[in-house]
Amino acid sequence: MQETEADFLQIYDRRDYLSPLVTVDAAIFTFHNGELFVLLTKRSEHPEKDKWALPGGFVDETKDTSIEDTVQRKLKEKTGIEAPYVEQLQTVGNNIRDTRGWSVTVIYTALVAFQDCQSYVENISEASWILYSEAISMDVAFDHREIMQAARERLKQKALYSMIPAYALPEEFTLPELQACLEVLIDKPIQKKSFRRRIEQANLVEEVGQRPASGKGRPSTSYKLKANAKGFNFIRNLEA
Amino acid sequence: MQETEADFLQIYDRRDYLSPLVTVDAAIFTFHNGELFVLLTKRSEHPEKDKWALPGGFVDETKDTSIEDTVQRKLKEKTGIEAPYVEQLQTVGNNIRDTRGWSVTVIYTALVAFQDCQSYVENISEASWILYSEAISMDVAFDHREIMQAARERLKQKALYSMIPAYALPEEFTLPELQACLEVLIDKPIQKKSFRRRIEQANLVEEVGQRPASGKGRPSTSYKLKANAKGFNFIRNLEA
DNA sequence: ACAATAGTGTCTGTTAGACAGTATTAT
DNA sequence: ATAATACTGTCTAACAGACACTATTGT
Repeated sequence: MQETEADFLQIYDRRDYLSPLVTVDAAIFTFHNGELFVLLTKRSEHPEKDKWALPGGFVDETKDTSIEDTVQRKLKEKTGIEAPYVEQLQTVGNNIRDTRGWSVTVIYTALVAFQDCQSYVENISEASWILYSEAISMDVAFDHREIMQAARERLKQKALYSMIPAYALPEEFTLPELQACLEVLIDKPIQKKSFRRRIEQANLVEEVGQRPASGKGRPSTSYKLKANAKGFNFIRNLEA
Repeated sequence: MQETEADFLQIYDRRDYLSPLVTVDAAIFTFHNGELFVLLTKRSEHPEKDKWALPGGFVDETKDTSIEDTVQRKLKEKTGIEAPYVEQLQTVGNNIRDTRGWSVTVIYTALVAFQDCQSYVENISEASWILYSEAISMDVAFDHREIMQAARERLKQKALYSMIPAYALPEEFTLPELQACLEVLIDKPIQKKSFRRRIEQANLVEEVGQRPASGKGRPSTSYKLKANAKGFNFIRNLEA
């Protein structure tokens, strides 16, 4: 007699098989004072205790129905907000990255506005914004340095042809702010005119009023992203 | 007294923790007779027994030191060759895609030359090239239809700005062949001239001799990819 | 000569880079 | 008025799309 799938599942028990450890990590970036920051947490448990690490953790089968749930849960824990831009970056799996054995980590990249989570991050002890340039020369846990670098590189590439820099800013932003953020992400100055032309021609932003002349010089106009900006890709890249 | 990492690892046993099932799947494509094919295998075991599925399987901790090892091992098993283009696509993890419970699959996309593995694939019973257009309307296992579609879409996008279509052809190919392959991947005819200009200006191919006038019309020149073609990205995309 | 396929010349349109110019604010 | 910052005009270069043209093969 033929075994049915129901029969099979009756007997099957995942506990009978050894599966790699599965974790989810997030490289969360923001832009503040003309610089790029990455969110790191201090590990309170072994392994790699007391080292800085990307926020992340195990899938909690009682709380999460998918790895997106896991990453959103971790993001909320560490930043207090829901990130407007979260993208799966890469998955790393091998038997050397974690001393506990075969380990698989699903890595996400996220961008958040500094202002949206500054107070939350300041008031929890486990996480801090670290200057990216400093973070990559620190002795971080596991393979997290390589992961930060891969995430950084992906953001740079996407910044060349999409509006993702806007997600590292508050919902309302000015074009000079957006340009500064873009320039930091791609690590290269760009022409004001080129920048504004692209955005204007593609119809990606919507005016929301003047900025109240907060400093020196002519005040700038505030914009927010239009709905079509999400997922929009320019057909031509900026120069790398 | 402080617990050291060595102490911790002494006590730690992965078997004490329940981790999701981890599998690796590959969406392997090729171009043949002007059409796009995907490699599918017939499942011989529960769950989803007897359905077509993407080739893949569990990480074998005795054979594999990384997930790249796992995917290369699977690729070799099913195609008999090492694929010239293998890229991690995406990781899907949730508690509904597999009836056995929480399951994570790391998905790769690969391109291979039909001629390089035709005889191998014909002679194993577990795998066959299926027309992509038919594959997506078949009742395939798990979430493999969505995965095939995601892989297809990624290839399309990359074909707009890279030389990946060449990896679905033998090492030596003609420009008309490459153009036909590109057109199938992006699902749109393109101008001969635009196509050839891009490749020539970027200096991506190298002549390897005339093709022996195998049919009607003027014979075409054979080329192979230069080393710099690997990873090369055009700064401007073809029209989507 | 003709059909078929390979490959080129050249025009146009779009868009990024460069850079000089104008506009609006605070002091 | 001046400094500082925001924003625009306009030229050029690069490159994809369009399409007509020439080249080389088999019959």
